[in-house]
Amino acid sequence: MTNLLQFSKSLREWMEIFAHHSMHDTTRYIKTTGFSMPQFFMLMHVHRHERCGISDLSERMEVSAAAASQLADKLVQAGLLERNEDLHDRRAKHLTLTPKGQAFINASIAERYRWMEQVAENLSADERETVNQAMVILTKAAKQQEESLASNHE
Amino acid sequence: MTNLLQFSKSLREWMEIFAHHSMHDTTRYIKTTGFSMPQFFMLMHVHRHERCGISDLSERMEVSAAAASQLADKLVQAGLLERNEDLHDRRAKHLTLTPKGQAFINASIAERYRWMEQVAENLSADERETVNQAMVILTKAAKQQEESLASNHE
DNA sequence: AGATATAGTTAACCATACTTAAATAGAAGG
DNA sequence: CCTTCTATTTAAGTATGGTTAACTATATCT
Repeated sequence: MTNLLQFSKSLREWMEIFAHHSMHDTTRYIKTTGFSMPQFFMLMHVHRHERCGISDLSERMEVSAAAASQLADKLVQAGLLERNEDLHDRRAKHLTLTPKGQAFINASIAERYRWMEQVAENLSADERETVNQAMVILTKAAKQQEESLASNHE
Repeated sequence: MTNLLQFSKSLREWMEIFAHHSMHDTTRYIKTTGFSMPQFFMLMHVHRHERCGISDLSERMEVSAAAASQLADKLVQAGLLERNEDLHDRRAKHLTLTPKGQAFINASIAERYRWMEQVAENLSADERETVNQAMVILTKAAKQQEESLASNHE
């Protein structure tokens, strides 16, 4: 039986390691590409929420609409984003990733996984099985929580 | 038996969720405190490697020594870092967190855990047990890999 | 001791990403 | 239709963090 204190400790220890690697590897990779963190964040938002407008991004990134517009413009000029008028509301624009933008995002995600997959490679079959189960459990739990949060916000 | 493809898929799905939350919650929290990302990164580096000098930070953050010095100076002035002469080499300084700096770091880490612990709260005892085992396995594997990387760099 | 290398700081300068305020243009309501 | 609201853009100004280059002070090597 795992007690709660021990569980919390394992959780924190792992999170500390993982969060650090995730952050560090990502910022490092982004720097090599010549893009900035805000640019990367915006691309990730578009990646996660296909079909979003300037105001969506401004809200999610918690910056002014002006800032979002300017940032988006740079990414459009760099060929990573495409900006199109909304068909139903011609004031609104919606942003989508270009193939180049998609490739950039894929590469950054792969970069983030690289370390983790190396860690996973050295596991035994049994360990892998346990880790696999845990990932499925956590993914399910995280999604459930997201839903319950979403319904609370109604 | 978990096949490799399925394992990789679970891993990626979980990482995508976790990395996003970790990044997003952290940047969000930092913004509310009024500090910047580079400032936070520097504090985290000092937190992780007690007793580091300007050149260490400059190397790890991959910026010039001048940039590291300037950034450190702001954090000293803000009361988060302390800068002392090294006893053995009076050219070198070493930076340590002040109590205020330590509190700031603790709060940011707690913020990062908050979401995860909420996810964990809703697990059954069995699920918690599995996740606990997986965390221990992964932490051990990650530390082993760090060591083997370090020895390769000799 | 004297030359050279190393640790850090300072200054001048530049790019980026923010902000607010004003402008444009389309949507929606009376 | 005319007002008002909404979505976005543009412009002007500011702060931050980065750069290189020059400088100080200390350590190291011969």
